[in-house]
Amino acid sequence: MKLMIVESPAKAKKIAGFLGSGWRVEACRGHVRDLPEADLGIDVEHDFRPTYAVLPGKGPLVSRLKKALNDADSVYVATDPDREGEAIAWHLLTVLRVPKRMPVYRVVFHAITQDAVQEAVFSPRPLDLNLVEAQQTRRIVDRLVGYLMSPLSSQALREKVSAGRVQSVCLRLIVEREQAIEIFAPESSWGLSLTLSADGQDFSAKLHRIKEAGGTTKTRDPLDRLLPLLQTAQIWVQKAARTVKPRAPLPPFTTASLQQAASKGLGLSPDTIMALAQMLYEQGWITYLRTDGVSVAPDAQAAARDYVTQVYGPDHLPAESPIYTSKAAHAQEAHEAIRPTDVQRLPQNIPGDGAALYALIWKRFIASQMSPALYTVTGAVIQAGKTMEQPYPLEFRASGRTLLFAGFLKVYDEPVDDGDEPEDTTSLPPLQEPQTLALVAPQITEHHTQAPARYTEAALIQALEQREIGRPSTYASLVKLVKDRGYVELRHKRLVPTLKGQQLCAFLTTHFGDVLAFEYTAHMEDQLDQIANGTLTRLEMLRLFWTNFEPQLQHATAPAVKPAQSKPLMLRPVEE
DNA sequence: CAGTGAGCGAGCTTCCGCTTGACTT
Repeated sequence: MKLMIVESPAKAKKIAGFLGSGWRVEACRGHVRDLPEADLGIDVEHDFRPTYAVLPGKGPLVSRLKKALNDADSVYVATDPDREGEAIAWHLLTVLRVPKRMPVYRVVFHAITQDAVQEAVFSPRPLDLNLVEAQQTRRIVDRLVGYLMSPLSSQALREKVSAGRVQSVCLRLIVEREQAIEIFAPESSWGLSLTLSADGQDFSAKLHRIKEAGGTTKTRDPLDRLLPLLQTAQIWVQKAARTVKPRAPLPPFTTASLQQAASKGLGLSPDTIMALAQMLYEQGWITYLRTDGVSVAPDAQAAARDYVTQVYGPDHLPAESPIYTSKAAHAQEAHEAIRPTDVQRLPQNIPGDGAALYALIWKRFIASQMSPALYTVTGAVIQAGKTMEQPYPLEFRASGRTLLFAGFLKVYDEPVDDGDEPEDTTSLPPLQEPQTLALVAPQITEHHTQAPARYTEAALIQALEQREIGRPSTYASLVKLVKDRGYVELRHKRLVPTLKGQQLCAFLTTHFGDVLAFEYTAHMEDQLDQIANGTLTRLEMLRLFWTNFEPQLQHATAPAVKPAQSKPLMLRPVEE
């Protein structure tokens, strides 16, 4: 009997079906071994040596795997094809104490299909120990940062708080957005728009330029003086243009983009979205739900093309399937995008709470394989003057956009919420140079600059993903953590920092500026990549990290803080 | 002799990332 170990039980079940008799497929359910929770678990004095222990509650699972191993004559470790997956494989093999005589194969699948599984089994590779080193380094840095900064912060704030590479930067995003809102001073300006008429159809044109300057003014005076002039002026089309602009569909969902769309479209919280998606995944209806990848398996693309051809016709298909790739520099892309496993399973055939979420996933996937939408974009430059030979130094512009060909929009358009800008979908009458226009009415309009908006939970997740902070498996729990610990709270579905959160953030940015920098994770990932490809060692990176971090730790270890000082910015160590 | 300070040890927390149930409100 051959034993295969994968991470997820739902995957194990499916793969068991592909492999048939002679195989046993077991799931390890993520990590089985980690640093101990109770203490640091890292010997800083001795090359940062980590101590690992089987995770609490995972003992029975490990015993079960050991038993399965006893009955097996070879073992295939098929954990996910990324850094964490490689480490899980290494920990598994260490914990299970595989007998010397037994052949061990590391295999990876990028899709869960009969072919992909068969192929993987026939092309095993050895364990990538550099990748394991990179993961261990990541783990050790996170532990040192978290377990050393947290008590210091608690001391400074005289309250139990926590800090870490990811959660503290997440908090900083929210705190700094709030500060930007607080210091925001709205500026008002005045603009002028004209309602004009051509061939009996009204449209609107905006003042775009006055002489060499822009089209808006600080006060309304100068515009008021223009009005009588315009009432008697000639107004004509100086230039008219019409072009066709395509709009491509978005790639299928990742965890973060699913959060954003389901939050806007269905009003669900990150927790609920993940719970529903987990259910859909376990039922075998969607692909894996925790992913930063946007790629699509070729057979899924083919199935989508068949469906689109049948239902919408071949004109709704691009000549070739689009190839989506992640923009993130350090995307792991161990899993493909979130999509339906079978496009023929229509949303209306899904029962229960997950139906709406499935519909969203299904539509976005189908749309992602369809033709771009086409818009007719019209634009005109309009001038006014006493006569056409004597134009005023004013330039008006009008623009319009109408849908020419729906393409993917027949299936799906991005959900919007109240915070979003409304789309410009006005249409212009057909205009020709130098057609004269009738003035229906001029309007003076007042504009105010808008303060930045507070993050919604989904927008925060999107911001974290953009900065490559945190991972798809942690986004939802991260947002929950900063709420549960009382660093931020939800007000009208927007995240607002509490006083505690602001004080904590101020302390951390003062003393641990490096770790709190938004780019910190990206820098760390660069170095981890070097470890993974063998150009840097774990010890080298940890020493680099420590020579930088340890002095900050010393410096932040403030002597007793005077109780009278309440502002966090006052919590400074005494200068030497 | 009473009060203070240094030094030491015990107890309690804390991180990120991978994966799901088995528990209580």
